[in-house]
Amino acid sequence: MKNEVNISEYIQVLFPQFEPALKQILIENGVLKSFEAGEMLMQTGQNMRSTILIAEGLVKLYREGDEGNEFFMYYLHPGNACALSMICATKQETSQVMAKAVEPTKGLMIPISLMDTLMKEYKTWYYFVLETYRSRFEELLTVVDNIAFKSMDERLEFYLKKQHRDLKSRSLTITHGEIANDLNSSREVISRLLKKMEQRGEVILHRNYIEYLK
Amino acid sequence: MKNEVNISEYIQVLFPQFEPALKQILIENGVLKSFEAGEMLMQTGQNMRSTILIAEGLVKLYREGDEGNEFFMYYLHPGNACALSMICATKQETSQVMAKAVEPTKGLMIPISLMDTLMKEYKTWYYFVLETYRSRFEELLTVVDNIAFKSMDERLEFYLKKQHRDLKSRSLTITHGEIANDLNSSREVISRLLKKMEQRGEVILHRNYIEYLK
DNA sequence: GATTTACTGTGACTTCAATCACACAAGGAA
DNA sequence: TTCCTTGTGTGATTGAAGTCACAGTAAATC
Repeated sequence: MKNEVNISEYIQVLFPQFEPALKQILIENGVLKSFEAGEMLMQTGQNMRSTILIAEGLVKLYREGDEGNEFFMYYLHPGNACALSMICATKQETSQVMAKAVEPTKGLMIPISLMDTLMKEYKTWYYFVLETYRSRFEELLTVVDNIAFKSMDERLEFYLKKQHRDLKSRSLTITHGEIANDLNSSREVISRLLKKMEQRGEVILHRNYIEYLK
Repeated sequence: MKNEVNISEYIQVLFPQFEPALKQILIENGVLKSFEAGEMLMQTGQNMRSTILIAEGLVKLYREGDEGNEFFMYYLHPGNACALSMICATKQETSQVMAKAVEPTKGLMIPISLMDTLMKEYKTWYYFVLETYRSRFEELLTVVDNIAFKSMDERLEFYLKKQHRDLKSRSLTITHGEIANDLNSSREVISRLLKKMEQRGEVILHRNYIEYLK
């Protein structure tokens, strides 16, 4: 029963606002699944049968382009749910988005068959779902904002700030090439812009990592 | 009581799937509000006190940039709800989005105080809300896709196709300048790209309107 | 009909970002 | 050590899109 104990602990810590009965249902029906760093939680075209609540780790969400290029959208932290897994689960449709664990991650898988009951019976659950949608929608609006209105250097600054905030570290372990990928740009462009930021004293560049100073 | 009769009719036609009791609540508590073409249903920074269901007309949703520039996201048709009005209403937060009537429009305003009950009591309502979020989220993902991965000529083609689909007409009453605004581009660029499309036989250009041939 | 306004067409130029082509440097593997 | 992979720095070139400048033209108003 080690598994159940774990689930119970996660739920106590991550969702203290849930009603006891709701917690109990999640504990009884949820399955804890581990993902290694780099492993996919969700792939383009995949059919979802569970909603995923992130219990531990960090998950990166990408939009995938036609030619296989990736575009970084946002991170999911412990306590977050994957809005798309809820949506796709509910409609049993496939998603055009990729979710990749960037750290060893544990996900609490909730069967979609429960969604109806949970929604109707537990107010805190329905608030949680709405809040999940709302925050992801806002985040996506920010993404639109950036690519629609901002130039590459502004987008890069925003990206680094976000990394710093979400990874909670000044030293960002990332290569120029990876940044270029996330922003759907090219390595040289990013290198040059980073050099300018370094000259302005905003970062210090190293091999394989960047010190963020702002 | 003319107003109530109207509301009742709209609800019968647009939301046949709703339970009778749910329809009744909406009829009793909803208020029908008219908007002229060009009028705002929702403005950046505005606090929402109602969810809006579109009963008649057509509404255009924009993201607003820092310097007041607009970026077109999607249309709302009769039977659609404004996902953001639901989200903002629920959280009583302000939105960074503009909704503008492009035709004379009627909106059924549902007080947010009802949301809790409706969500808990009526399954068809909660399905409707989820579906609203889902479809808007998908639409926003398409927007991201376009600006992240596509070039201007592809975006223009996509835009015209969307106009054609949503306005259900081959003859699009729009100027090059307005298109440029919606795509956050410039008039000259759009004119030139349209000219090329005309040379390829995909459109015929006129003053103030475009015949879409595909 | 004359004037004015709004829309369209196009050449010339600028700018930002992407791409090409290398040189070089750090660090692990042989 | 030497080799080799991977990451970084930088100049040169290209291309797409934005800007400037101005000409023409349809339609609306006087």
